Amino acid sequence: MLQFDSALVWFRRDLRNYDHAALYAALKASRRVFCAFLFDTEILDKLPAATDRRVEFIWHSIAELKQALESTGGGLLVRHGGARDEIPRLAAQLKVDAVYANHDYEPAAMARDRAVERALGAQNIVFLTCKDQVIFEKDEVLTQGGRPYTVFTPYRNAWLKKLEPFFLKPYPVDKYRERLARPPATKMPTLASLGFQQTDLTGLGLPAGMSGARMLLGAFMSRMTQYHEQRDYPDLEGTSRLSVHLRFGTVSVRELARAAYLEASCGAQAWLNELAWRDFYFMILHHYPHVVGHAFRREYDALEFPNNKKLFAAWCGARTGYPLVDAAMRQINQTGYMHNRLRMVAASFLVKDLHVDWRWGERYFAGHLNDFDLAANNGGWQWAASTGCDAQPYFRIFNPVTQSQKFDPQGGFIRKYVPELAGCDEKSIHAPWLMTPEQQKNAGVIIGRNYPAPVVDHAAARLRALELYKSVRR
DNA sequence: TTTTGAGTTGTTCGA
DNA sequence: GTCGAACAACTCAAA
Repeated sequence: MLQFDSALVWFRRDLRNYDHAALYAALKASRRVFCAFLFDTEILDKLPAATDRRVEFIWHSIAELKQALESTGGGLLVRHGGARDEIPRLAAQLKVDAVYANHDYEPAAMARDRAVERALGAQNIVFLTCKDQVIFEKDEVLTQGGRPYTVFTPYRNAWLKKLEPFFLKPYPVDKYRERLARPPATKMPTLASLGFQQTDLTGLGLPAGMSGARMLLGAFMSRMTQYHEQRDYPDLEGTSRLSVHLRFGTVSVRELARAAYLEASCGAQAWLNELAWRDFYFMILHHYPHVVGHAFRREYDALEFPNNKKLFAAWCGARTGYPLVDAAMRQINQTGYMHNRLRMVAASFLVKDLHVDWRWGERYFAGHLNDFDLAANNGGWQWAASTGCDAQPYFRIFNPVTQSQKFDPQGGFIRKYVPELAGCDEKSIHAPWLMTPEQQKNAGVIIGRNYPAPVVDHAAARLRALELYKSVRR
């Protein structure tokens, strides 16, 4: 039933033209539907560098989305400005009755949306939002007592129990595609006009847009059955690499969940589990927004981290002397990506070995990860720092050498990112400082000269971390 | 209300 | 080298 003469769909982190909740809702309710994307100055102006892979990823994805919408009779208005002014202005110019968007769960985005809603309301334009980027949101999966879960496993069990094909159905956008309106022809801003330079995303294994996601998903489908066995080895192509596409919505989470749901393999189930984690952290952020800046368990805000700036700089600069940690940090520094296992190793090392506040690490990852997502990043860091819901117990401290031997047994990943150590055999590459001077010479590396000696002693650092955490629990 | 079982991803120590 | 216990008690969720 038609409710509106015309509507505007505001794209944010949902850069696709299929299985799109807000687009479908708008098309279903309106005679004509315009589409718009905003390069938001509130976000872009805060970015420190002139090259930012995320902006570039978005730009390419937007270019593709625009073309896709145009090929079905519609179009995409692309603007550069502040959302609080620009969206109401655009809505007024187009004389729409409603603006549609998909839910965003981050506190800053929610504040922005409330402001936009007020401004639109003042012009008698309604602002309608939809669930799109998760399978179950906010209050859809609750305990029997009607409270949000704070422990993952019972949450996941309830999540899986509720999961039915109905919730995974794609929104059939095509059904109403003749209602897509062609907006007045305008040029899309160039990357340079936004103040950013082009790099080589594809060279980093980061193909943008719906087509990039399609390619990665297609390749992953044949590996999905092995996911549970291969996902922990950074030197293998075990994961989907779709995180950045989930971040910007160039793939639909329903489509991914459907792919896993329809397959009974252990790999598919393990992967589905990861999608449940994603929902879990969005839900946690919604119900417990204090996790932004504070420990989920507030008593852990009392932890007094020494925060040695030199050690933090060594971690950032991949000069800790622990090969797997340094390889991980070079991976994020060079590519904007870090393998999930390594995120845990690097996080544990920063907090439990270098005794640096988890928020420093969280901020660093936020600035460097292409797939950075507030909810998941915060959840992961709090888990590693033992301050979160379902936290790793405080005495569970990753040993960076053991992790290296377990998950990069041949040292292939280390060799790729720390070529100084390429000449080490697979035994000594995990702890190269243990080599005799002669072995070092044969391996072509002198510890302390070509590659740093360990900045801390793990055994001693571990004991100190135990003390640090003990003082809070007393 | 009380009880019970369980809790992402680990490490170390000593037998 | 392999194995089990200890790490420490607490909170959550469900029965």
